[in-house]
Amino acid sequence: MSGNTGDDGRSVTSRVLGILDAFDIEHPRLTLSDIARRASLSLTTAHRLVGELTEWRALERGEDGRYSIGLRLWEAGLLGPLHTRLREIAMPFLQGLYEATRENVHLAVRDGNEALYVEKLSGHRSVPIVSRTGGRLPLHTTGVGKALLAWETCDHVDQYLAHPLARLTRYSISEPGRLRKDLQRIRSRGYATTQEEMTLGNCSVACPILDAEGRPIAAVGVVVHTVRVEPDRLAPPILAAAKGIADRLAAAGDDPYPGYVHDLDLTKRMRRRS
Amino acid sequence: MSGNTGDDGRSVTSRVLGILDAFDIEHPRLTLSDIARRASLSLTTAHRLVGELTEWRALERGEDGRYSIGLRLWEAGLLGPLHTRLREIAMPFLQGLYEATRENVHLAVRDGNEALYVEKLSGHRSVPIVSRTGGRLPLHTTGVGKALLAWETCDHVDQYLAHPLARLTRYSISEPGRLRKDLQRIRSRGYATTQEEMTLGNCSVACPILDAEGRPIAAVGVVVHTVRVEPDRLAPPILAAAKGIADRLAAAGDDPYPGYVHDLDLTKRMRRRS
DNA sequence: ACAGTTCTTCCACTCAGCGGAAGGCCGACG
DNA sequence: CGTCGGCCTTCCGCTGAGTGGAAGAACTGT
Repeated sequence: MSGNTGDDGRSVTSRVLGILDAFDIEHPRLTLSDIARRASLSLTTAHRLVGELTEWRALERGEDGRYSIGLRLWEAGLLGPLHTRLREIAMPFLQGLYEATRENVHLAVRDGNEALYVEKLSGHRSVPIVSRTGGRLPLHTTGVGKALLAWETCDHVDQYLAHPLARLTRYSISEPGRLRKDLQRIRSRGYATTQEEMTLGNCSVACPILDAEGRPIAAVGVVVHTVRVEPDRLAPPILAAAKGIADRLAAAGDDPYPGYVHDLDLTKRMRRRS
Repeated sequence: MSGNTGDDGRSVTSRVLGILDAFDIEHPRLTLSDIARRASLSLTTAHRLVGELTEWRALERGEDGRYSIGLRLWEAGLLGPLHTRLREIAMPFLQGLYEATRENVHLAVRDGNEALYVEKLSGHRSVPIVSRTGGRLPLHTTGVGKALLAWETCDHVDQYLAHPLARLTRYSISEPGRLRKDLQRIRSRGYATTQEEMTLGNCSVACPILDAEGRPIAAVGVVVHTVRVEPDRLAPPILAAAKGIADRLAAAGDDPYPGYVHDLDLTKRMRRRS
């Protein structure tokens, strides 16, 4: 850009993205000074960039002067394939799973070494749970995570096992050898289970959504309270949902928004008016 | 910025946001040239900015070379209050409504002169519908829209009626007088209905979620096929859900993420490991 | 009254960002 | 099998948009 002093090779774009990076689930609302500090920007620069972002509504300013992620950014994010394609196709199946179980239903993808939760459905009767839509959890302590890992290539598994495995409860599998054995069993059985490996008192059953080449695209899972768990009863509907989603995904090809047919007509109708 | 020629006062930030603006639901996947054209950027500039955005994963590049909205942007958008606060609190109530009706369940807020859909639940048995999470529809042709408008201040209503009212079906209310009367009836009855005003064959029932001052924060609604409609039977559970959400919102105060209690502990536990 | 925040505005310096040009790659058409 | 018209990518010299310091306003708690 320009500037008179201490300019490390950062571009304006990287600064803008750094501002977005300043927000996370533990810091969803920040003051201007917070943002400047967390993004390593001078207050002046933060002030100007945040001002522009706020005008576009990428950020919004609350009554207390603090900033949070804005409406437009939320809206833009929902145009991504994770939402318009994967979630759109999966949703009816997830609802079906919810109706059948009334428990927490999850849809997740693998991103790096974490399970990224694309959708989470839960009602009043479901067990309270740490996952959230847009959240991340370890692969080896969650049902969906283990389902994603088990069908991954050996290289990926090796790479994952090379890092230390977080032990979140006393039941978490933190030894590479035991995890490898568990993944083996999961693959042969067709679905993954966890028993209080993420949270004491909670268990889960999950299975992968595979593409035509057998690679795991995503995983569907259900989390229940330990006393209610019956994997044999839970697995069949989850397997069916995963199969259903996989088939619909394959059928949709690379259509970016499979559920959008006559909406095109609608937008035309709406446009004609204005 | 800088640059040697034709530089209208656009900032780098505005260009970056212009790139995001180039994507919409009808154009979720764009080539670099598409982006440059739609955002009025030179190909060179688009190339550089898109490159930076892709590196951060605000955008992602498909196998065919086209760009779409990336994972990180989706993730960032979900940190906004619409998702972490409103949706988080509303979700169990929406699920309850879905269980009770098995129809399309909507949660929407007003943004400008449109209803912005924050959440949409639908199963296999639900009527196919044009709404989508993150989508926008007119206020006067949708149940949630009318519910939002009916409790709005007179000024807002006047302002809305000043613009022409899109007539999307032959049953859409496009005369300001008739709409005003309808809103009056909605307010006195406590909930809104539509009868094929958005889509032929579909009807809806919706009611507002009001804050302590009686202002409409959001609206919950259900869309059903005309032959199945029984507003008197649908209204009570919807009213109850709206009331429940309103109470929980009021109880949460301005806690940015009311459903997040012991997750803080979890992230600490996860961090300790790495 | 004071020390500590916060946010905002002003300003002169300068390098990051700009777009044109040129070249490579692909598929379509004649 | 050239040629055209799309794409995308890299290179390069010019320059004004972006920079951070300084100064001060506003607000808070002590």
